[in-house]
Amino acid sequence: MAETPRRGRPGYDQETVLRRAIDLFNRQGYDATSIGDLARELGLTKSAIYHHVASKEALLSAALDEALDGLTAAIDAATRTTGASAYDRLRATVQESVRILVDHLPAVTLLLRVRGNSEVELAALKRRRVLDDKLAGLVAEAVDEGALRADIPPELISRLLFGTVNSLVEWYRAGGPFDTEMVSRSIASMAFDGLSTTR
Amino acid sequence: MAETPRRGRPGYDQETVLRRAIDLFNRQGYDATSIGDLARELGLTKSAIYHHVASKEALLSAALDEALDGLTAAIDAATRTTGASAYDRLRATVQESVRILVDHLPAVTLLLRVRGNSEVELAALKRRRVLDDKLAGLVAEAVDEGALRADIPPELISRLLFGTVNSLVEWYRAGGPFDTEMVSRSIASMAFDGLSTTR
DNA sequence: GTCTATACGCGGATAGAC
DNA sequence: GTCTATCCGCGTATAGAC
Repeated sequence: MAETPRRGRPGYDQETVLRRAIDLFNRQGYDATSIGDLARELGLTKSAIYHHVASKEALLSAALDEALDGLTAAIDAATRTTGASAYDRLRATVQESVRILVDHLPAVTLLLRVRGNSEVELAALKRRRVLDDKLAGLVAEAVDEGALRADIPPELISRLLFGTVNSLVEWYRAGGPFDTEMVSRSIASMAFDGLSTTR
Repeated sequence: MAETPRRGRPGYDQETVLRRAIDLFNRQGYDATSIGDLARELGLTKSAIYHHVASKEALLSAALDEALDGLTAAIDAATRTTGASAYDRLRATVQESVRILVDHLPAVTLLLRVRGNSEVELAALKRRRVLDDKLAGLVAEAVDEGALRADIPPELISRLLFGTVNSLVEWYRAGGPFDTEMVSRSIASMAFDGLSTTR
């Protein structure tokens, strides 16, 4: 009784419009992308878009929420695991972050490019900072534990570690030569164990 | 006989206009920054800007050239060192890249955010790809040499390594808690030796 | 749900006076 | 070298017909 293939003209559901919009925002940059560009991408006129979405900024807001919700869930899950050492929780968080980032690559890419040019962007940056602080706390714990080297300040370790993870959005593409597991293992392995064959 | 402090009103020299423009582009994003914004930043009117610079895009072009010239010089220098192992040259290249990146932080930041939305941007991306390829070649050499682990594909190593370096532009600020040497040493040390105290 | 037509402001850039 | 005034196209968004 459900799933009746909707009668009438095709039309786009909001989910599809959002996906296409995010892709376009990422290819050209959010500010450089006009509603007209999106309309062309969908084969519609500028005005017809407004039957699917309230505004260009609403699309951005939905995308940023998707990314932030995913990252928040991942970090909270990996962080809250009890019984494990801070080092193990940190390593798990790194790998889980990579998975989320890859799973929601377009949305996360958009998030990481936000500059704070509007209320929507400022709110996203604020949520992001909370996550960064949690991660920094976890790194500090691992250093205190003696599991991470103490000759690099914990704050710097945290920046480098998650800078490395985040830099994935600059080049990773689904369907490319590297699958998620390989990338998440390689990142953790480079960062924690190092690339050199000798030490 | 030289250096006569120019008579008349202050006026801005092109170098200053460029520096302020790059800063603004980085704070707000290039596309989100209007000539009017730049004018306000300089305390001028929109039209007065055009006495200092040909167009908004010319400012972008100058900035991208600055970044690319610096990076090209750094990579060529560190790459061409003969007599050293590929591993040593790679490690030197990483550290030298960090120095250039920090030295020309605003220009490099702009470069790394370019999406290819115009001829100027496409040309910059092309020059950048040449550099990326050189770096990838150096990494491949170091792997062949046996100095870098072979369980991660060289292409992936290269992406991760220079992704880490490039991610600096997202947070590094001159005058902050970490100086250039500390950051460049820490990055190389994390990437090559690893963060763990044990292995 | 999509169209054509249109409002309206801001974007980059120019002309010409001072 | 900077100003005021202005051009003109494109941006987001809306009105109203089909």
